[in-house]
Amino acid sequence: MKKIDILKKLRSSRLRPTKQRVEIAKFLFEREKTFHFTVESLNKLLIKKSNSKIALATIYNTVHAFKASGHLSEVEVRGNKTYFDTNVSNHHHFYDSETSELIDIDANDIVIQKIPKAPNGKKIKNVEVFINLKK
Amino acid sequence: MKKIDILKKLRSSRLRPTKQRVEIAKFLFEREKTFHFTVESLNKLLIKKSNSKIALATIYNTVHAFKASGHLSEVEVRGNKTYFDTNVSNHHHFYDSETSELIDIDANDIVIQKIPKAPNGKKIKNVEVFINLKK
DNA sequence: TTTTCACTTTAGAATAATTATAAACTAACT
DNA sequence: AGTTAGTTTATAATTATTCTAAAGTGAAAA
Ligand SMILES: [Mn+2]
Ligand SMILES: [Mn+2]
Ligand SMILES: [Zn+2]
Ligand SMILES: [Zn+2]
Repeated sequence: MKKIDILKKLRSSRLRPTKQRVEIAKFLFEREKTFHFTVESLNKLLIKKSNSKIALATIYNTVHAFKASGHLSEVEVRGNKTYFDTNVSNHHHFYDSETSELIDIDANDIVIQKIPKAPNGKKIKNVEVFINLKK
Repeated sequence: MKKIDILKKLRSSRLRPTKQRVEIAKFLFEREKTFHFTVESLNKLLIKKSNSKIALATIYNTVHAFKASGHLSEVEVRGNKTYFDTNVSNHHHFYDSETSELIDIDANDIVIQKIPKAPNGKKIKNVEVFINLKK
């Protein structure tokens, strides 16, 4: 994904392409593979990469704005921090609690044969599978 | 589960049956159905039930001690609070994010037909399925 | 282009959940 | 009963996140 696409992505979501948003978006989206991160880890990586310092509140704001626009998804894993995911398609995860590492599983690589029906008055929104790992 | 069993349960885990632990254990384990809770919700329910006040730190201590002893499990759901579960067997959950409500799904009620193999050097510890609900 | 202004960034304060501390208490062993 | 390691408690500290309000800026209007 090139810079022009980053700008399109921001504009299409009515997010002004500010210096900070462009920098964060380039860091998050100009890569081949899925990227899983916490706000804190993203902050550290951004500091390491570009010696400019973006306020932590801005990183929170931006990540939430990207999530609201559908450019990021949130993944719930055991622990105290919130994880985000550049893969916004329907998919599943391996989770290694020792390293706090998430690994994508393509939706097609898990087939569920039997599933209970939703409780009365409720519908199934989606099904998330976590495969917890050990050594 | 009667009081004598509560005392056995505590003693078998080398947890001294203090007044606070017995009160919390009775509240959690003397019931037929699974109980899902957060420390905060448990605290409120305990205050309502018995007008005695157990310090919040004690509730944290006790819940963690029960978890360490295998009497409670922890369930990770989207959100900022940690949920605990009196059902410590292998099972799955419905999750209603609007009401923050968890509902048990028996392990046998979900059958997975196809599953990817674990990444190199790692093994599968367990598989958790979350069925997210909507209205 | 300048002007304008809603949107954005930022430092710092505030909040919320959880954990740590250390003094007082107590279950259980001798 | 006396001892002591384990426990409770009030309170402080920590951590993650959100709020606030002032200063800055992108982009539309003039
Ligand atoms: Mn979490
Ligand atoms: Mn959580
Ligand atoms: Zn992912
Ligand atoms: Zn459960």
